[in-house]
Amino acid sequence: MAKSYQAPRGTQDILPPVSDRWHHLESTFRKVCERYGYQEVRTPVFEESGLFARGIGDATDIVSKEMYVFEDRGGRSMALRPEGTAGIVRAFVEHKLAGEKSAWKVFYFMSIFRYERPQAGRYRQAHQVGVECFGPTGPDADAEVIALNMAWYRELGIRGHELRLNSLGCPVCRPSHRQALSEALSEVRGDLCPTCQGRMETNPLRVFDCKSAECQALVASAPSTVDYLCAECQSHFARLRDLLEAMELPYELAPRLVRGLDYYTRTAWEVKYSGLGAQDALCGGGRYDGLVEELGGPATPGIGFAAGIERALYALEQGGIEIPGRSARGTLVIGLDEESRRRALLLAESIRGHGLRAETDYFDRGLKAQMKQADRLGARWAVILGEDELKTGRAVVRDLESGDQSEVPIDDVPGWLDRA
RNA sequence: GCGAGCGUCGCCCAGUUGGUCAAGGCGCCAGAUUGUGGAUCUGGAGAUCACGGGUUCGAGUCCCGUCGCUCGCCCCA
Repeated sequence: MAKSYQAPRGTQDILPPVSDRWHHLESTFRKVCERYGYQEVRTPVFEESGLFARGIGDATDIVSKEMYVFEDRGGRSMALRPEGTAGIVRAFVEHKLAGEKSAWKVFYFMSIFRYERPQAGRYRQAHQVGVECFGPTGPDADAEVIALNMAWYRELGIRGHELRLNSLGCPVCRPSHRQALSEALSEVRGDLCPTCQGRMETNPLRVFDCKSAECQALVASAPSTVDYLCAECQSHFARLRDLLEAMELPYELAPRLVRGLDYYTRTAWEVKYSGLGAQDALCGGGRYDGLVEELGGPATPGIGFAAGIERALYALEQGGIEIPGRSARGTLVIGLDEESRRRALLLAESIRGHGLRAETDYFDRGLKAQMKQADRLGARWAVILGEDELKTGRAVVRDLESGDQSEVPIDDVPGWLDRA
């Protein structure tokens, strides 16, 4: 026996019929996006690794320990994308798509890669859908993107998820918050977990989403971002909340929600789903007003989110939500001997010519076995061709749902099926 | 990177204190009178019990190692 291979750790093969479920999620997402005027964008699976280091932030876990980095044959440092936004911003800048009073609204469906130990809801190659909206500064865009995000889940039928919302401030108000936070934390520094002590140097905000009970307790009374918002950030946030309420999109204020990417400004949100286990985030999003400039483009605000496909699927399963199944359709054309098999193949081809699904047997099976196969294929019709049929020129067409049979002139079968 | 559990036919899995040990279900194939599916019945194919060592008269069952999977920590989709 030759050596056999397995899919790499943390990757998965998506086989039928599960692939139908994936297709359903994707097509639903496309439909929702188009409703909001978003168009599809596709960017490379790998980019210069510097793009991610610069865009996402050197100090983030994603960049510091989870990237699939490799050197290409030209000695350039490349990385499999660990998330979608950086590459799309790069494309936006590269193709000079910025313009005054214009918005570039795109959606995507992509694989992302992170070198981590896989567990429930977490993979090394994961899949996300998401949108990005470049241009608008105002909270209307925030509200629209969040609404789109929630519309997808609604359309899928997912229930029991929770939208959590925060505002992280902007370069005007952040420094004062950061300083206040650092001061508050340094008083209790010794009681923080080792990781958080390190975070105090790199990004004190991240202490907020530490899961250690001690850090949580210490941070509970620490100054939150919303308390330090400048006047503009305040009114932006207030307006957004007003819009969400007016759209009847319930949310929970999450003053300690900070997200793991450095580029977010002002609005940040995530959607949690309690049934998911340790990885309870269905998606994450936020505004990134400084990112385009950071990546060499003209100062352009942006906002977007990314949602995990695997996690949405899991939520669907947990909720016992059935996706629309395939109803019985299509035809198996059965031939019984050499000559009728030949005719069966030609007839199937002619049925396909009418835009209908048709198949034939490949294994020289008998009538009974072929009927059984028709059933397994989920076919609606079986068309039988044997010696008698070839002689009379009339095929037996059997409706597998009702069991009714009729004789139809062989050449009329495609049209007959088309009308049926 | 760390911790825990698991690894028996394509799939789900039984295998008691080590001695008919390779069982059952699903699926697959073939029959149940002559050219007909989905139900039932009968039969059949299919497993060197993840891999490599060790203990023992004897190991799927005990020990060690390797690989893999799963769950958790960190963090996130």
